[in-house]
Amino acid sequence: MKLTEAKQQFINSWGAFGTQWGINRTMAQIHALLLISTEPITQDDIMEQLSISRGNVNMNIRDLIGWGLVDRVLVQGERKEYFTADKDIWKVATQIIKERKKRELDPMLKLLSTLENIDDKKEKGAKEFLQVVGDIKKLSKHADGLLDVMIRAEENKFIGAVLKIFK
Amino acid sequence: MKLTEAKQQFINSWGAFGTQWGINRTMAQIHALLLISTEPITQDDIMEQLSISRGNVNMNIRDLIGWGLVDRVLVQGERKEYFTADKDIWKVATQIIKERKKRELDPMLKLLSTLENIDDKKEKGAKEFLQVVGDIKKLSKHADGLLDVMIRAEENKFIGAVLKIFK
DNA sequence: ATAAATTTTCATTATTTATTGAAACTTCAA
DNA sequence: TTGAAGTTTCAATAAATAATGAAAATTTAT
Repeated sequence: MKLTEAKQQFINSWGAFGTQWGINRTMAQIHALLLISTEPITQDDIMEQLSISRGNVNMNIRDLIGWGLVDRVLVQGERKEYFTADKDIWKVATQIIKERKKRELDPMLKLLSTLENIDDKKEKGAKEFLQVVGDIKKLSKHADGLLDVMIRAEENKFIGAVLKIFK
Repeated sequence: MKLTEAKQQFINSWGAFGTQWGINRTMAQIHALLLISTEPITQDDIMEQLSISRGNVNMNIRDLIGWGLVDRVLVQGERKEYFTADKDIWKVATQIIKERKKRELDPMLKLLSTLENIDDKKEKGAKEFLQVVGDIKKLSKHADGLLDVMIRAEENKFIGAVLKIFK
């Protein structure tokens, strides 16, 4: 396989993979393109490489910046804005986990707490309902901790070594 | 809040939450309904409770069975099929992790290995490309192993206890 | 075997989500 | 200031995804 071909396939597959996780295909593709670009690139570069409109690039780039995955770069003597993505995949993963936790886990916990405040806790079926809601709440809280262990297992050799015993 | 109201909100929120993770809203709602139903229910029950068509229920129920989250139940003396969902949230989480691993992580690893076989590894930019692809592969393999530990932590109390030390 | 009950399929339709492109806005050099 | 270069917004449009419902298939009782 040619390098150009491989790059193209990487971008396409990354996009397809993203959609399975509720991430906009184009956003994932732009991120993929930035990951394999050695130098910072402009909106026009992205438009050309992915054959998409200026507005599309602009909106998705801003989203990616909001996710903390892409940064604006100022190039000396250039008027245009350049963009770059962190190439450290571990940092990328950590950042995505952090953001999803903040955007989804927190609201979920808030909702579950609300649902626990039902008036008639003696009513038929209330016990089972509260059981399920309480369990999901517990699981969500555990998820926080488990993700932290995962993160530290990568960063801390001792934890990593202990985890390997069980693999 | 009334129990009925709380149940309705749980179903709706579970559906909204699902869409954020690339899961069909209705599928998530059916799962939620089954989670808080103390007895097995029929397709007609689901149609009525969620105000959706028979075909929709049928397709999504089949998907849920494919995910290992819902089971058919035979009720003595009844002609209709009944359905039920495992109420053990930890088992639900484990099952979802197992399935997503199988459906997404495995194909991803296969793709990355393919992309590593480019013809001219000396070409400009090839080194950086292979670095990114290799890093993602490493991360994916680590995630794979860690998810296995998580799955077994659920199934094996000893591993679970050890994991807790690091939280 | 017959037919009623139930489940499944899938072409059509509806809904949701993403993209475009041109106008509005901003920035900056002269 | 002015206007050229660049960025952002958003109403209109396109594309992707999900839902419907009726016909076909299947199952089961008689």
